[in-house]
Amino acid sequence: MEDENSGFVENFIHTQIREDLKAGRNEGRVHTRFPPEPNGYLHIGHAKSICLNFGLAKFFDGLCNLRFDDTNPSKEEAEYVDSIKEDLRWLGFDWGEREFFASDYFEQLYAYAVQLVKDGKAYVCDLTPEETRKYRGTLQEPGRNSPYRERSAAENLDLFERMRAGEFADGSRVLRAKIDMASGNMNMRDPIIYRILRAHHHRTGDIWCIYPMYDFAHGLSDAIEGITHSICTLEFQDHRPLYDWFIEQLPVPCRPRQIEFARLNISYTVMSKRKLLQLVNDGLVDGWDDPRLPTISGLRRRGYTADSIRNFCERIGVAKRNSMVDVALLEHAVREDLNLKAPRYMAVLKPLKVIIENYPEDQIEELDAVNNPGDPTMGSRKVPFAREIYVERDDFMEDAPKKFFRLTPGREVRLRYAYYIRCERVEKDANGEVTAIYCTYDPETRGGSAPDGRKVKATLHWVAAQTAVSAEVRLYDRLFSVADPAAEKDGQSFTSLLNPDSLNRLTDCKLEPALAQVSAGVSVQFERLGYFVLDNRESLMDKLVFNRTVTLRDTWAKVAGKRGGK
RNA sequence: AGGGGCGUCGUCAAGCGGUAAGACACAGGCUUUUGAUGCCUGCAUGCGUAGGUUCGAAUCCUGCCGCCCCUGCCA
Repeated sequence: MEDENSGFVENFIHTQIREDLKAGRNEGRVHTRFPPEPNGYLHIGHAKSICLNFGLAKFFDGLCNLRFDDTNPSKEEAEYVDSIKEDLRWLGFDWGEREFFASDYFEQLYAYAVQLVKDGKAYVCDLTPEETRKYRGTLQEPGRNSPYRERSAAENLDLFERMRAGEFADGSRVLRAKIDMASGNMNMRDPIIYRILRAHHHRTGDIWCIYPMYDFAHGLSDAIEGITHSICTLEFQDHRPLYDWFIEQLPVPCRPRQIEFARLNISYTVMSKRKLLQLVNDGLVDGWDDPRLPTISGLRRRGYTADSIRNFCERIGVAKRNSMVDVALLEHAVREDLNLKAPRYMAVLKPLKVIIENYPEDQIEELDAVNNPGDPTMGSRKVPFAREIYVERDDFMEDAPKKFFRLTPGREVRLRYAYYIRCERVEKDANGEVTAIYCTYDPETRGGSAPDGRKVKATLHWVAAQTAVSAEVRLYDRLFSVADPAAEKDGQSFTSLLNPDSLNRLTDCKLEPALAQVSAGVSVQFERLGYFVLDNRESLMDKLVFNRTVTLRDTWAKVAGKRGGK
C-alpha cells in the first residue's frame, strides 16, 4: 500500500497490528506511546521512533502518549524533559493531554510489587551485587538459586515494606521476581525489580528510596495507560518474555504487546546517547545543539526542517534488520524540501574583487532578481549593482582547463540578473596571488541576456562591494571521517575518528543587503552554493552568522575531483 | 546448557507460492540566466549457501555459512 504524498510505506508492524485488530484484541483499539528517558537530548534515531509511534496511532485512528521513563533518578534531569518536549513539538507532534511519567505510577507499581510478594512470586534478596552476578551464571551455564529465594511471603512483605521505609542501606537488598535461574534467557533468572537508591528524583523528590527497574516499570506502565502496542528497539527482544510475565501475573487493565524494530544508524555519525554525551562533555563539539550532531536540536540549528526529517524517517522504512542508512539520503531529504521553500539570495563566501572598468564610477543600479525560479509566487527583489563587485574566488582561474566554464582571462560570463562581463587582466601581489581582476561589461546585456543572442557558458553570483553586508559563514561537513565510527577497531576510541575539517569558519563573507533582514531559523539558498540558515544562537544585532545546512548538488566538483583537485 | 534475532542491488527497502516495487547513490541524455532544479534512460535471469517439496520457490521444508543482541541493583 502506498500513499504518493507522504511516501508512506507499509511495514511489518502494520501487518501485525492488523492481525491483532482482526483477532479483536484490546477492543480493536490502537494506542502507542513514545517513552524517552529524560537523560539526554533527542536525536534523529528517536525521530524514527516518534514518527513510527505517532504515525501508527494516526494510521489506525488511535492515540499516542508521551511518557517519560524516569525510573532512574541518578541519571535523569528536568532539563532533559523540557528539551524533549520542545523537540517533539518542533517536529510537529501533538500528544494532547497525554503527557505522563513512569513516576506518576510509583504508588501503583509498588502495589503491584506487593501483590507479587504476597503471591510468592517475588522475594527480597540480600545478596551483594557481586554475589548476585556470580549466582546468575553465564551464557553457557545455568545460575543458582539465591539462598534468600525461599523466604516466606510474610517475611518478604515485611522486608519490602521496610525497604520502602528506608530502613536499609542503598544496595543492601533488592526485590526480585521468582522465575527461573536456569533459563536460557538471562532476563528470566530472577530479575531485580526494585532497588534501594537514595537519589533526588526530578519529580518525586525524596519521598522514595526504592525505585522500580525498567522491565517491571515499563510494561506495567504500558498496561496502566491502556497501551496496546509497545514499540521498542531490537535489543529488547530478549526482554519480551519478562514483559509478558509481569502482565500475566498481575491484574492489569490491559494487555499490551511488545514489538521490536531496528534502531536507526546513519553513516559518518554516531547515534548512541553515551557517545553523544561524551562528545558534549569532552568539549569536542559545541553543546547538544552543535550543528554537526544528529540531535534534533543540532539538526534544527544546522537548518534541517521538521518536514525533511519526518520525510526522511518515512523513507528509510521500518524493519528488523540492523542497517546503516547513507547520510546522502538525509541530505537529499532536506535539499528536496528547501528547494521548494528557500528564497534565493546571492552571497560571496571567499571574495575576489572585480573592477568593471567601463562602468560609471559612482553609479548604482537596482536590478530585478527572482526569489525562486521554481515558484513565481515567491516574488522578486532588487539587488544593487556597481562598478566594484565581489565574485567567488573559486569562480576565477588564470589557467583554466577546457571544462572550466567560469571566469578566466579573455572569457565572457554572465553575472546573474546583471550583465555579461569579460575578464581583461588580473592584478597580483608579490606572492603571485590574484588580488583583483579587471573586466569590461556590455551595457546591452542588462538583466543577463544579449540582444544579439550570443551565449555564455557560465552564470556567476556576485555582490556589489559598496553595499555588501559582511558576515561569518560556517561550513559544516560530516563529523567523522569514517562511515561507521562506532565500530571499534584496535581498541581506538571513536573520538580519534573525528573529521578535522568538520567545521570551516569563513569570517569575511559578503552578502547582498537583503540578507541582513532574514530571521534566525529561516532557511535561504545562497545561489550556486547551498542552503543556509541564520544561526539561532550566535547572531547578534551587528554580527551575522550563517550555518550551511547542505551544499547544492555539485556536478562540477565531481568532475574537478576526478581530475585530481580543483 | 545456552537463549533471542537477522541475511533481497553500493545503501535503505517492498515482496507473504504465480515468475524481483520504490527511494538514495551511481552512469548517460534533454531543458536551464544556479555546473542547481525539472524531465527521460540505464542500473538484481537474481533474493547468504546447498539440497528438497511443487507445474511453478525470494516466499514452504532441511542442512550449512555469516552478522547482530543478551551474564547493570541502566534504559
